[in-house]
Amino acid sequence: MYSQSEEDYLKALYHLETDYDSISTNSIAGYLDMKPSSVTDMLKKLSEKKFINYQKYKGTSLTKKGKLIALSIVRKHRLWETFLVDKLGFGWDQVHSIAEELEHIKSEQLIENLDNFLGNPKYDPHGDPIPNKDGKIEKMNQKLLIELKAAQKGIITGVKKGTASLLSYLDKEKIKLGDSVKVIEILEFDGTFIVEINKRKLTFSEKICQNLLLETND
Amino acid sequence: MYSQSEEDYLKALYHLETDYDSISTNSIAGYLDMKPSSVTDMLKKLSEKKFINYQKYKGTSLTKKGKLIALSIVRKHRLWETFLVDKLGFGWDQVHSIAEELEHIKSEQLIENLDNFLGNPKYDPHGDPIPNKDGKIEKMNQKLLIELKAAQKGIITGVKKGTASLLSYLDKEKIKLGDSVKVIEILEFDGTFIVEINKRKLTFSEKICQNLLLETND
DNA sequence: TATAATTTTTAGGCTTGTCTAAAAAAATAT
DNA sequence: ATATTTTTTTAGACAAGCCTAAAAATTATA
Repeated sequence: MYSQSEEDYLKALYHLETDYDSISTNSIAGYLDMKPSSVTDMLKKLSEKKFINYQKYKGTSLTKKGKLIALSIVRKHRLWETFLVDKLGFGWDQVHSIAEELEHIKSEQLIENLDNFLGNPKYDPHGDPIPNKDGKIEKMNQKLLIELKAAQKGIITGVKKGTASLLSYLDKEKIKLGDSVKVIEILEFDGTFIVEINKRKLTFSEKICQNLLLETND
Repeated sequence: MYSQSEEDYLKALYHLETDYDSISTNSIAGYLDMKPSSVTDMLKKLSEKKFINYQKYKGTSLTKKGKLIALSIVRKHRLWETFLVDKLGFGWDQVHSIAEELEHIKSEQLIENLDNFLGNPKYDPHGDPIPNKDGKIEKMNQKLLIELKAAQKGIITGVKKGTASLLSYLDKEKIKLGDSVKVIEILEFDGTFIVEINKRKLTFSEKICQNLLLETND
């Protein structure tokens, strides 16, 4: 078994490896709100256990073993978030820190039963894919709306960090995470996007498009 | 906030105080599977925080503050057990150790929402009463069936430790926790009990009666 | 009631996971 | 190519929570 702390590091490493580019000692420390020296200590330990490839000053990457553990934590986190929103009536923005605790509960059986109870969901309330038992996870091509060309489409999965106010706007427009978006036209003179969501045509400013995250399948 | 370890000790103290007689350093150590010296360390700490009354060599008792914390842990434990059995399909004998982990999840809101989701249950799957938010818990008069006299009645709340096989027998007889039992007659020459459960008359040997726990209201 | 046995506490040590301060290595700039 | 800055690692400290071994207090026994 692995300590809660080890699990936190492995999950952080996974996110930094897949969602961000950088996986330096400093970026890990930033992500986990810790000092770089603490990170170095833990990297040594994880390396000894063969969860990561680590050579000092040279960088880090997850081994297959480490990645599987990380994915199992991500799975637990996302299933618990789904439970909290779908069954307990929490808002999708209230569940992260609770799931952060729940994800460390150890029983395998618990997670299998929870998965079934929830109807084997494929996505969590934020639109992120839930890895399966074997660590398989749908490849997401996370893109910003602004990167799409006319006629391309995607599924809304979130907004960029620090743009929570955008969400209330979307809410007002009755647009939810998981909604499908298709680009109809991009106006040349100011970059405004004309998109179709739920069979409605909408106009998005460039600024909105720069902050709206989509999952695409190309 | 209190550490997980502190919560474990307070809960142990609560159980030892209410369900058992003894609350000595040794009995706490036995209950928690720890060494007495470790217990002394923690008792000092809990005493400083005013969760217990403790004077060395003289004994221990929970303060009001400490008891409230203990009851909130018991509440969480029993609500989670109810969830695991009622919603996730676990057997009542499989849930203790999982609930032991879940009970330490911190969010108050989580527990309120869980309580509502479960329909505000009064008893957990073992028949133990669930304390309310304010730490109020139904006073149980836990008795063994063998202690009852003719015409008295109670509700089946469990079996004594180490008699799990009795449960499969009860199961076969379609008797569940929560069922009402009324003593019809006690045969004098061998102590056999004739009881009524679910409008059916049944015969229980003395041995069964020594191991069947009931909640009574006298 | 004096001695023996038991219980409880103390003293000191260990591990985990964090920290600060300083040293070493790598990256960047002149 | 050297100097400066930044990043990373090392060294040593500390708190929490456990342990063992020994001492002290209490309880039981002869």
